[in-house]
Parts: sequence; structure tokens; C-alpha cells
Amino acid sequence: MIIEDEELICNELAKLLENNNYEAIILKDFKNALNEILELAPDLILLDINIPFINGEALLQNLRKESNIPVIMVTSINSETDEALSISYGADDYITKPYNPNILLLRIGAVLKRTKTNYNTNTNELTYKKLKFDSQKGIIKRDDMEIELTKNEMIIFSYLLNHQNRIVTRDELMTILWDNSEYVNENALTVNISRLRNKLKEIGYENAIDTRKGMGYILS
Amino acid sequence: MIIEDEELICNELAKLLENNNYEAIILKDFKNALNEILELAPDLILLDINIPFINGEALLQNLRKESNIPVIMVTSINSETDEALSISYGADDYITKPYNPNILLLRIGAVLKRTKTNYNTNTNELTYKKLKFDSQKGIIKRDDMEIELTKNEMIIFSYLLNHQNRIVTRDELMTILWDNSEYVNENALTVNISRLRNKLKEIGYENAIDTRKGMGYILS
DNA sequence: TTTTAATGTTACAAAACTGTAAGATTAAAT
DNA sequence: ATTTAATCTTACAGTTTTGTAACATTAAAA
Repeated sequence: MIIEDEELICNELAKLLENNNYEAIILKDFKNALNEILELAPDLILLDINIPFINGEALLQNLRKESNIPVIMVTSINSETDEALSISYGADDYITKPYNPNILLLRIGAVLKRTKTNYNTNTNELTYKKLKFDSQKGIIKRDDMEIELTKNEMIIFSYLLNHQNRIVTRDELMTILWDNSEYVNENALTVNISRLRNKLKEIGYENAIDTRKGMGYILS
Repeated sequence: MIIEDEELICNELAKLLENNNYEAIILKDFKNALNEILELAPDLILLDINIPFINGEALLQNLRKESNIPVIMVTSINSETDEALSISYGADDYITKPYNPNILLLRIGAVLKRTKTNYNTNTNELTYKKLKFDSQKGIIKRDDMEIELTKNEMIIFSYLLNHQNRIVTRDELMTILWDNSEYVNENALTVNISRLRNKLKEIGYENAIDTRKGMGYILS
């Protein structure tokens, strides 16, 4: 979504984006910007701070209360001052006019890469293989199947998910579950792992958690 | 933390940073980079991709599995090609050599601003006033006080926190709590709100949740 | 001021969660 | 092949969580 008052630049930008396989929307009704953004839910916003009727910074601030849609700020101020810095509060990137088209594309690509998931404030979903994990509600969905995790199961699964690449030791898990792992039965962890595995099995993930005897567990 | 092989540039950078009230560490042992980073836990990393012994991209990828410490990629490739784009996977920003010191400072400031919290994979903390909310464990801390929320309380509190600026309707809360709000007693929500309020009171937040009769609730 | 609908509180029982213990299974080491 | 330590499974009981119902309070409307 392009938010920019100079029509010439708008069209130029839209053409550039469309030539590079992006879909471009030009926002016209500046006064209703926030609602338009939230309704259209663009993947990324190019926001000129110097547009009439609205204060770009304020718009960004208000937007950030509702959503983390990536925003690249466009400014015609060429100075490298604190002013330019302040612009970037809450923005994912910024670029100064006149911009080099290739650099702009590069930055758009980079921002999209690093924010490609989870930019709605309320979705806390992580993805693993084909399943979706809502770490807020503790629900895992796969196709039309769904399981509900308890708090402990959630903590374990989140941790394994965040460390997919390596073996997670039992001690680590004990620590994140109970902090002072001395007061709780060693077996409590094993039982919780067992319960988690049973639930994962329900949605077809028979061997998701792999035991490495003497070392720990790993998501496989 | 500066990861860069040209000593001249290293020192120049360190001086620049220190003159601007940052603390600079220069990484020497490239082969042990990942461990050093994780141990020293810098607030931000300036990473040159073209350093001997390690592949900057691979290092970034491995780092990203463990932590979201902000990384600004430094590249001497001046071309605006896909190559440069690929560099930015997982990086928070990138800059090409030779860089303008002021622009670099600007970018460092911007990256720090937008990532100032939560760059460890495992902390899910949101902040509201003086309290810290770990949405993973459902724990709210204020000073040395601490309360533990149940799943329902967590869902409500998270939602209010993510919509601090506006009134949240009872219907919205019913929907996020029970999806099909018809099967559950209207009063169940009221009771859950009540329980949440009691807990918040325990840590000194007497009137955190404000009732707007006929409209909903708002965090005040 | 009185009425009314919305929201709050409390107590309670059903359901879910969780650590323990006892015995079973497994993989590595001898 | 046997032993051993690590990990698993199951049943159980104490604890926590949760929706309901009955009654209380509040703010807005009449």
C-alpha cells in the first residue's frame, strides 16, 4: 500500500512494484487512513511522512496499537539528523527521497523477509511443518484436527519449537518449567513429555519428539 | 559488538560508537563467534559478511536459531543485486561500505528503537506501565510482587493489553475466549473478569480494568 | 426519583491439571 | 548376552480451574 500525495510518484511506485510482482494499492482517502489500512490489511505500507491532512508519525503510532503491518517510511528530508531518526520509531525501515528504485525494492524485500509472519497483534502463531501453534490459547491445529495443550505442555512444546535445530536437555526443560528443578520429581518431566506426545499423536505426529538418551529431546 | 576483520575499520567504528555513548566490543575469535555472541549478549551486532573463517550469512542463520539480537549487516558489495538482498535474511538492517558514519549511527539508533525489547527467543514479555507480563507462563510481575494468571485470565489480559487504546466489547472477549459464544453463560465472562481484577489488585492495580457500561472494558 | 438492564460477587460442584510412586521398557555399556 | 541407568507408562489423589446459579450492586434511562 502506497500512502503518498504526489500523484506522479504514486504511479511511478505502483508501476515499479507491479513490474516486480507485487500488488500495489494507492491510498486516496488520507483522512480515513487508519481504517483503510486495517480493513485492506496490506502486506507492507510505504508511508510518506509529509502528506497533507495527516501526521505520518502519528498515523504510524496509532497503527502500531492495532497491528504490526510492516511500514517503510519515506521522507524527503535528506538530512541525517535526529529528526530522521525519530521518524523511524515503530517503522520497519525508512528511505529518503529521491530514492533509487533498486534500493527501494531491496528494502521492501528485506522487510518482507524478516517480518513475513505474525504481524497482527493478536495472532501468536508459530508454524512447525504443517501445524499451527497458537501459543496464547495453547492450541495446535493440523488440517481440521486440533489439540489443546495444558500450560506445562505448552511450555515444553514452545521451547522445543524455538530450538528446533538442536537437542534440548532435560535440565533445560526442568529449569524453564520449575525454575528450581530440585524440588520436583525428575519423573515429572518425563510424564509431561509423555502426555504431550500422546496429544501430538492424536493429530498424526507420532514421532515428533525424539529422545536422545543421555542427552535430551529434539523435534524431528 | 563489531565483527569485522579489517582492524582499521574496527577501531574507527569503535571510536565512533564510543563517542556516541555506546559501548563497543570487538570480536576477535571468529571461529568461536556464535558462543561469544551468546555469552556476551550484546545489544546489537555489526556483522561484516566478508570475514575470514566464517560465512557471515551462516553465522546469522545459526544465531537466529538461538536469539533475535539485532544484527546490522555490513557489506562491501556495493551492487544493488539479489545477492545483497539475500544478505538481509534475518538481519535487522544492512549497510554498504563505505558507509557514512552519521547514517550508520542513525541506523543503529533506529534498529535499537524498534527492537528495544524481547530479542531473546524465549522471552514473551509485554510491558504495561510498570508491570511485566510473561504471556508464556502467564505470570505478571511488578517490583517484587507477582501473580499467576489462569489461561482465561491470560487471554483476557493479553487482549486488553494489545488493545490498550480502545474499548474492548464483551462480545469480542467472548469470541476470543469461547469462539461460539452462544454455548456459554454470559456471566462466565463477568466472573473471569472479576477474578482477573482480584489478582491485579494483589499487585496494586486496583482499577486497571475499567468498565464502560453498555460498551465494554478498557485498560486504564 | 424510580425503574431497569447491565455488570459484579460469592459459593459450589464438575472437570481439568499435575506431581508422585511403582513397575515396565529401552538403549547403551560391560 | 547381561547389566545398568535412563526413560516411559499408568493409575491415583491432591490441587487448581472453570462454568453455573443465585443474589447484589451499579449506572443509565425513564
